[in-house]
Amino acid sequence: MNTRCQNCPLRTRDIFDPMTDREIAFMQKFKSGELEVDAGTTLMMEGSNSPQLYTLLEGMGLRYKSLETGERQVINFILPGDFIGLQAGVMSEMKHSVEATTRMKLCVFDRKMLWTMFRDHPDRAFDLTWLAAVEEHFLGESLAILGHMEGIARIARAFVQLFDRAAALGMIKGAKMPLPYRQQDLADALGLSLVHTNKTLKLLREDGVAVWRDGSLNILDYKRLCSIAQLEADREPMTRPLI
Amino acid sequence: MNTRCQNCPLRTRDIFDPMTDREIAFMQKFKSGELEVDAGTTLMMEGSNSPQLYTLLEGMGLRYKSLETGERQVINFILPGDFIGLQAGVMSEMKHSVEATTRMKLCVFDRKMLWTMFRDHPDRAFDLTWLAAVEEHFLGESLAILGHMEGIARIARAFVQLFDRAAALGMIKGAKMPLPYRQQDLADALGLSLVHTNKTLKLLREDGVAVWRDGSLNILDYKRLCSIAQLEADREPMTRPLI
DNA sequence: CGATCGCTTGAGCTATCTCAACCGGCGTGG
DNA sequence: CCACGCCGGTTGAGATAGCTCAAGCGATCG
Repeated sequence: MNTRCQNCPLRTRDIFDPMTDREIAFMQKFKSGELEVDAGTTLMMEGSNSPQLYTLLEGMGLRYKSLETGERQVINFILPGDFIGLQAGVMSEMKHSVEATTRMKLCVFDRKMLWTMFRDHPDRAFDLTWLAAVEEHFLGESLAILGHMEGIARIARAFVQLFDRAAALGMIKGAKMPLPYRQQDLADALGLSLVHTNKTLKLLREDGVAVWRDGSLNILDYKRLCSIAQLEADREPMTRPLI
Repeated sequence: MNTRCQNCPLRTRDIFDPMTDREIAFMQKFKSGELEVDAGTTLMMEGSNSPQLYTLLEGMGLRYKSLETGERQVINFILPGDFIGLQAGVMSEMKHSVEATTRMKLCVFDRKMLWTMFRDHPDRAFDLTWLAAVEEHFLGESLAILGHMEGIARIARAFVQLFDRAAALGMIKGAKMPLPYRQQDLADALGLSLVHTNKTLKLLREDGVAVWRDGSLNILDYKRLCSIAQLEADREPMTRPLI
């Protein structure tokens, strides 16, 4: 089960290890404050250069790129524990935007802390690189999904992924998890049209596999969902690690 | 134009800066040798844990993931200067495979050098994280391409991207660059079927936009190619940086 | 000389898209 | 308090980009 520090979930490499005192001390040292933003707030803007980095404590959001055509590609969904702004931290600017889907509580770090970290805490700096590599891995997975799976499998895969992540965060209550996005968000993430997404969701609903309504996802048949998603039901779950 | 050290292209953050003496010294300190492999060699295997990291000096290759269905998702194409194995370096295992498409000459680093680097060279460690973030950015771009563009635009975009990268490496001769891949590789990268890729290439060929044959890509009309790719012809090129 | 590999082309099929309309809930302003 | 407009979700219908199957071709190789 989830063992992260409720106060601020800075984590080491193994997501099932509890935080050590040293880590908590580290955390508090670099944390520069907390922030709450309303639903709909754009936290970071593509092309901007945010002086702040965040760890999400509560709420949900999404990362996306705006395309020349006015469409959006949702890169991924942001859940509690996720680190936001690494790109802005190491590159000159963000290459995607970050938006709060619900009200969010964030742990704020100053961008300068990155330098301090690299200078004085090489092990934590290493963790950060590791985090970037993991992110890269997940993007590669997404690429494979968009490139090679049909609509229903993409949606099933997204549900499994979100469910596993939520499970690792202890957010599941009776096979239900909060999923406060719009169908359009999911469509933009999976490269499907809104209409097709809607019709496919209906299929899953009527087949008694998964019901997503009113901001809440209810998995009725995890095993079948996995099979639609072309996944073993007893694989190691695809959770996203926390730093 | 390209100013990278011909001997081994370890680079700093701005890809147009020449290498400093200090960087060259650094390079030589960590380099543990050179390696040549034949075309077709699998350099790294998904799930394996390579003790070595590489920088590609000569030749070309590709990164790919194998899917449950037996298909392949090509993550990207590897050109000279690219760093190979960061994932294996910081994670416990590679999440994709790396294959040599042509004969390759590689600069070899020992995995342990990563630790040394993080401990003693925080600035270089920072560069590495930056590199990972850039990689993440490019994957995000690819995601958007697969998610939202139709076949011909995807192919055009891939050509522009490869052409820009080749240009930065000084590999262009009279609008021609080496592109020693199979149509199947491109199809696997773009999430298209081989047949459709083939027919689309024919279109571009007959329209006098770009001709790809015998391992060599000839851009006849860069401007039109960009427009098909939904790109401004005078945008900042999408080159991939070197470390 | 047969086998294999990469490329090419035709034909029919379908997953997915676009367009268009409608519905219920909610917030706002008259 | 009602009416209107907007937003997110839902559904139908027709159009099409891209898929699969299948066959053929030239080059290379043992």
